[in-house]
Amino acid sequence: MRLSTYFLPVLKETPNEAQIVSHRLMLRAGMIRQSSAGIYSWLPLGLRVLRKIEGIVREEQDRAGAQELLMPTIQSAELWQESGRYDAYGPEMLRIRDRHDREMLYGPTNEEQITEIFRGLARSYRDVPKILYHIQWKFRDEIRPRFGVMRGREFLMKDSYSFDTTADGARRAYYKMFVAYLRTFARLGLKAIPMRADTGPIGGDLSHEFIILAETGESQVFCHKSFLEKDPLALGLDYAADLKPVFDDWTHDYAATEEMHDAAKAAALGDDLVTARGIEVGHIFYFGTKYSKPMGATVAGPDGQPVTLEMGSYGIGVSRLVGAIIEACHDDNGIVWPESVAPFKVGLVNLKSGDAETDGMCEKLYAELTAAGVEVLYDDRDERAGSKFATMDLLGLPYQLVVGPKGLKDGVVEIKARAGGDRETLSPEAAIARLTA
RNA sequence: CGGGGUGUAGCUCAGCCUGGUAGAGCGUCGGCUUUGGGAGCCGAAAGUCGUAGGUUCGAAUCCUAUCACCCCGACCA
Repeated sequence: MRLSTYFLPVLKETPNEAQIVSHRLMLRAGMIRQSSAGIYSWLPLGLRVLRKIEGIVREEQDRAGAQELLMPTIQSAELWQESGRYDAYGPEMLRIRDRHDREMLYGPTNEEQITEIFRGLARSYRDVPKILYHIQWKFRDEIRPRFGVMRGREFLMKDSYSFDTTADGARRAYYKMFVAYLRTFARLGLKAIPMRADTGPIGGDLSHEFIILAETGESQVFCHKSFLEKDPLALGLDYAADLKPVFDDWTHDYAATEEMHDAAKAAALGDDLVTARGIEVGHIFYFGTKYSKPMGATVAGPDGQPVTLEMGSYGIGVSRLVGAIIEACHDDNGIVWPESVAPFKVGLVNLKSGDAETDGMCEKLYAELTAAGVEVLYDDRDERAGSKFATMDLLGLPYQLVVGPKGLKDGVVEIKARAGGDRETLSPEAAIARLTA
């Protein structure tokens, strides 16, 4: 992509309404535009990141055996009356009437919807276990939206739902999602810590929040320092195996949010206690028959008798993650994207647009890298070098490939790693080899 | 919802107290000179001062209402 033609409205100054760093940087980097309180448009650069995150979330769900479908954003009130949540949910749910005066709602979550689908189409115990998920926009009319996309009213969520006929089966599904979440957040470049959670209005008796540590996090969290050294990607990947040992390994050390905090247990850790700020990016629940029972979601058991389904639900805040990643990955000059979610891998900086030799080398590098499948944002604008460096640092692409007349005189270009700032001077051929490696 | 705050040019803000018909910097557009960490000079475009009433000869400025947005609290992916 050429910056001269890209719709990337970069701001030099920080808009007044943005208070936290991720919101400021997203606005300055031209990723989003606010539409109204807690509702945002995603501009091209922001959308690229959102899609990358979505892709990783999807891959890990699929790998764990979950199957993607897509449910509507607009739901009928009837289902929610069946589960009893239509009244319980309160004003946070956006209620709508259609032209026939039928009560509808914009879905804040989809337990009822998926339960309706499953009860209507699954007949036998042979139809389980299943984990179904979708990645869909939600609307919750939050009392106070804030922090940009971190707590929007409209947000993109990955929500999975598991169906089993036994509590044991449901726990196996829970463990699968637990492991999938560990892997997902690790791939996103985040240190996510599972913490025992309150089940809240969704209900149930087993629940974990996945919290990432960031100085600007919303809530106080406490955990054993062992979590900081664990690497989920080092785990084996056998979802058919018994995952309870993995679950136990990740839950036996102390980790809690403020609400679930046990001061005595924490104090017992002594120097091993880490106190930090955290952002909730995922939440998983095992809630048994909370919805299946009132909604009559059963399948025939081996003996022909109906069995009420055991369910769980598993959410990841996809759009929140864009902000959360920035909270965890930035410096004074701007965003520092983990490579897995960066909107482009390489920022090609032409230090002297209009200079035939520099232009020529940039075009060559741009063409060859692009042909090799590397995503390149080429700053071909007629701007001063300082301005281009500042823009690239703000955008936070992992590598800056800097091409200028001084270097070309010696036949070299420069690669700067955004994280850490290491610079390396090398030949154009070596640079291509390095960036396509 | 309770408490606090802000709405003036694309962005950041001044002007309001002490009414007299709108300014700066950045950005944008044009020109010249520059060119390895947000350049300099010259010129230009751009605002029914959130909206609606009211007071007044006259309102960005005073009064009333209303809307929007932001911050602190309870809630959440």
